Amino acid sequence: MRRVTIREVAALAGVSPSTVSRVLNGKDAGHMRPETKERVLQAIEELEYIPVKAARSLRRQRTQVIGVLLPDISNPFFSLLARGVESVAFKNGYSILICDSNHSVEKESQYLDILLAEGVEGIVFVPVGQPDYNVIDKLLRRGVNVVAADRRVSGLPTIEADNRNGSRELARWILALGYRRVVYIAGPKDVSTANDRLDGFLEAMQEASIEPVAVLRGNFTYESGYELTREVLLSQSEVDILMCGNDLMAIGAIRAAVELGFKVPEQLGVTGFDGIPWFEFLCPHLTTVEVPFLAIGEEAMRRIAQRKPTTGAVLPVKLVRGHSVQRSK
Amino acid sequence: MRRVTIREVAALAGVSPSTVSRVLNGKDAGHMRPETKERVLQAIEELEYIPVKAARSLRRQRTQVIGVLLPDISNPFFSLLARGVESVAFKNGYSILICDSNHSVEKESQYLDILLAEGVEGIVFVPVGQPDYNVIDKLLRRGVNVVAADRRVSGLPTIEADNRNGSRELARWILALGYRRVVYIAGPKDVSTANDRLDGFLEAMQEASIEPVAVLRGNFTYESGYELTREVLLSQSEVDILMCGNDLMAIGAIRAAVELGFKVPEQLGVTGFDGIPWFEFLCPHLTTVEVPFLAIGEEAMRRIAQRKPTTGAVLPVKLVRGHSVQRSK
DNA sequence: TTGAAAGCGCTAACAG
DNA sequence: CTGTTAGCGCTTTCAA
Repeated sequence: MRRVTIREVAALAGVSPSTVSRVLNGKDAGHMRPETKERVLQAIEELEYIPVKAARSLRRQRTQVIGVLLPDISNPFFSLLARGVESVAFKNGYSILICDSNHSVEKESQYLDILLAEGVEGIVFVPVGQPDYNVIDKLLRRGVNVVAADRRVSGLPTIEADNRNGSRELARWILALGYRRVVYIAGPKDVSTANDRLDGFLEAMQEASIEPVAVLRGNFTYESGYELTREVLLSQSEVDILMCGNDLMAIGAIRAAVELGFKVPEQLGVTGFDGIPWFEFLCPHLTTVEVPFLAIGEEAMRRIAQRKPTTGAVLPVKLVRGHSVQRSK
Repeated sequence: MRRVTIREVAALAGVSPSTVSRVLNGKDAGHMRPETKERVLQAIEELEYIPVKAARSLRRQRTQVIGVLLPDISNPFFSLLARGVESVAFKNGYSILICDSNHSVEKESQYLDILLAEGVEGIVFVPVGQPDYNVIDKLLRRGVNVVAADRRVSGLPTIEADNRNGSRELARWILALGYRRVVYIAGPKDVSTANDRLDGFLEAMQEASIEPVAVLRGNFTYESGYELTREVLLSQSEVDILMCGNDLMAIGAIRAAVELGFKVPEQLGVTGFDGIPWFEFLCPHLTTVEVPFLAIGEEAMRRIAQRKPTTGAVLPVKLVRGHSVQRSK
């Protein structure tokens, strides 16, 4: 399996390699005889010539590869984000390497090193929690354009959803419906997303001068939603509604509540956050806030494609008034 | 941001680039003075030297990159498969490019071309349906090691689950429970997985000399499970159980059945196929057959890592006797 | 046990 | 408008 090189194309077309290169890179604007170009194109076609990326990268000193580092590729939230990155990346001539840190900070650092070794020009980075700043620093020093996505990382531009406002809006609506005895189940302390959502919630409560019945910390998993809900429902006598930091915990909460004999939403309202499409048909009409995953990925990639230092962005979210709360409360 | 080259490392260590290269590639076995090696290692450390992949690829004529082409990265089924590929790939020094054909055959062909241009050494390919054989041929001619995963592609080695036997086992069990009036909702005709599962089902029925009430074709989506179930329950008066070609259709089926007032499993049993982990807590105790996604991905990648023509494999599945059928029927 | 030299395939500066 | 030339950074003979 010999591969075809630019020299052979040049030979067949009766031109020099540079001419072929110019055709390949669209550097023939105006000043190339159409027939020359035509001959080159035909030779390329005939030989089924495909340029070797490695040679091009080496010469151009550009890999046109970017990395995507996620906590869990099997979570639709992140894989949709990845799809957003991918679509913009390919449009701009980049390839992407997707890495899955599997919720482990060590693996995360390891992958950041691997991405560095791969020579990526940029990284869309969704951290597990607080990342290893040494590695990040190394990347930055080497000129890798690292953009945090969904979760803030201090020192990095971050593309994130407007979690705080979304959560505030949601809480306001809940209070407007008449709910008063509210329990909030937040995500982990080291994830900005969790804190922002909690803050938004607390703001709305303060506005209304209402104290939450309890504020708990989970870790954004189904299991933690389930466990914490059991605890709270077994110990607190009066709860009207459980507001959860994400959809996954909300689904765990609903399961636990139902198992304990609560009717949702008649006796107990439940809200989530994220609006993962898959959940819509698995747990229909969940009251939640839609986070624009795809757009987060796209925007992060767009910034990297600019090839210059960039700033973060906060993307708007959308309140989804579902049936997991009592509409006519 | 100047990058460090092997020459600078050599200079600092007071050796030649070749020596550094030998250290880098472990070609110092036995015959290199330990102190020389030590000096090189120190120089590498001090300069934070990282070899440039492009140069290495160009010289070695190997990219060590493989592609993964999936119909839908946001589907946990496929993303878990991808994770399987990834883990084996990185262990063997490969990087992976993940592409999402988004259930479109055109996009699929396009991505296959892109992967060819990327110079991938192999591709783990989960086709949307019947792929474009022209492109596949082109890849094969160029020596790209293409392995189909989960879904058979004629002419390619395929790593797949034992769908037929799994489905037969499941159907046998259902019949053993006493179910008799069975409707089967299959996946699309051009996907081997769907056909194998259907065949297994039909075999079990024949063994028992029972005619299915109906056999329908869906397309593996939630929506098609939902729609077809409505149709069948509204037109057929007597149905005991709906056997679905995958979990997603089963969940759609359950939703439709419940909406029409059927009690599951008391009045109507439902079965799926796949055993996606996410579904376990979203729709607990679904009777299904667990497909080893991760293992499929791993095995496919392992074969590619062998770097020689390979054959397919059929991996065992596991029957999950859940509560979506009546255990004591 | 190590070094010198050639060259992988491409692009870009310069020349014509 | 097109060709010549040099070299990106690495690995690998071959020679010492």
